[in-house]
Amino acid sequence: MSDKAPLSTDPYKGVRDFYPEDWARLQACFDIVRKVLREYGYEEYNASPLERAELYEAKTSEEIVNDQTYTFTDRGDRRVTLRPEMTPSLARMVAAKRRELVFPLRWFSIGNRFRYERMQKGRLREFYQVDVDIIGLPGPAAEGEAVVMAYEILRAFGAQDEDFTIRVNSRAMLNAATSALGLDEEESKKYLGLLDRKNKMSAEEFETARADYRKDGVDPLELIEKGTDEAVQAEYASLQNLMDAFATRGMTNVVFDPATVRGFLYYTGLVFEIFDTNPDNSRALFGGGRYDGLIGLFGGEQITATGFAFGDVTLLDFLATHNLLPKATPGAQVFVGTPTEDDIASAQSFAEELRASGVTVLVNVSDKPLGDQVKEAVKRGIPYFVAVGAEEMKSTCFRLKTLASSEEETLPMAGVVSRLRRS
RNA sequence: GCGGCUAUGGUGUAACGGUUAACACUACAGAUUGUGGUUCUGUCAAUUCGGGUUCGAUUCCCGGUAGCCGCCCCA
Repeated sequence: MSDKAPLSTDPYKGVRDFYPEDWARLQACFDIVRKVLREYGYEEYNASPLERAELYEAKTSEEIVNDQTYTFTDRGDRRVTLRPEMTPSLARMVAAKRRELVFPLRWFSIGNRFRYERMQKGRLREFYQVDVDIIGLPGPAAEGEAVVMAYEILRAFGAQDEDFTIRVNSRAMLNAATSALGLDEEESKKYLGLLDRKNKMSAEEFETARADYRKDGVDPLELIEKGTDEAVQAEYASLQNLMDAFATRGMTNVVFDPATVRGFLYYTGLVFEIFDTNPDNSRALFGGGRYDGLIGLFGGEQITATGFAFGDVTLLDFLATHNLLPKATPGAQVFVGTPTEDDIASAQSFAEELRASGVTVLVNVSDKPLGDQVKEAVKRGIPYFVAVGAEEMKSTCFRLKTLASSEEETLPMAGVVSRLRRS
């Protein structure tokens, strides 16, 4: 050890390093997400993680901006925030080109987000998130599609309906109920907060707390259940129609949950969250809903929007719990060994031929014995091994070894290519 | 922001307040010369940091730092 303490190898607090294996796994997950979304006509967009701080101050509560963002002043005295979420950037981009974009927009984005907050399970200061939005499509069509997309993404990973639950609720319905009872804005907000905590309280605690909001003997939830108010009933019927459509579509895991309210900020219609049915994984996997008021903040006419998002940490937890992690190999598909150093040239040209067919290849460059080369391939996690030397070049037949199973196949060049392409 | 728990090689663990900090795995080097994961040998490598109590601290106390778990919050 030297006199000076060596530099720490730890990453900055709350962020992660992605070694090739980790990154390959994450990218494999995103590949699945991209494939599903593109099949439905969604287009990928991106923006810088740096945004003007005012972008968030316009929309979000002050506490969140002050306490939970990375905000600093740049050399030009501009206040800059590392994006804590994508939606304001999206709203900004859409508002900027509202005259030329073709609505409805189906857009998604995958990238990192930053939140300066206390870490705990499933929550880090930098995480990756997928945001999916439908812009400019009013009514239940967009709300239904958002839920379906979330569902299809999880299904694409191989999840079954019993692995997760989609909890839906309607902010429009709740709002109708609170205003029917004459609750003022402050009371309504508190009531939603109470609903949000409902699942964390005992039944008695909830009963006691809700009593404060009863008018004429009913609180908003009870008003919804009674079905006596026309405006509330209209929203209830709309939510019920959506749920019927999900059922018709064969989705068996959608439930109405009055405790799903998604914060108190900008949601205006349907809200939904997806939870793992495994109780060990208690955080929401996906969350979203309709937020019609946001894009209008940039001036001009209002544009309706519905969207959802999910983070990499909770998704990976879910996939690991249900043994659904996609297989990912960070390195090459095949290791080409050389019996002697003289064979390296022919091994290289063999490799070039494979690469021309889209196979990823690593060629031995050491003079170590073939046995050690096989060892190296295994350690690198490369699934296939093939030795190329004078013998193979003469016969044009190659012994392709599957390292996991020790099976060997003797194949001509074309056979090697088609074998590796399938893998 | 508040509270609880934890901190030993790269990883996982061990060590009545006592002398050379133990074990396993990994990594690296070698022993089997065109085909590995077996075996064997060797090597590298740790008490989070700063104070205090003590003849003596990995062990006890205080503080910092970091991590884990709750609460708050969750855009």
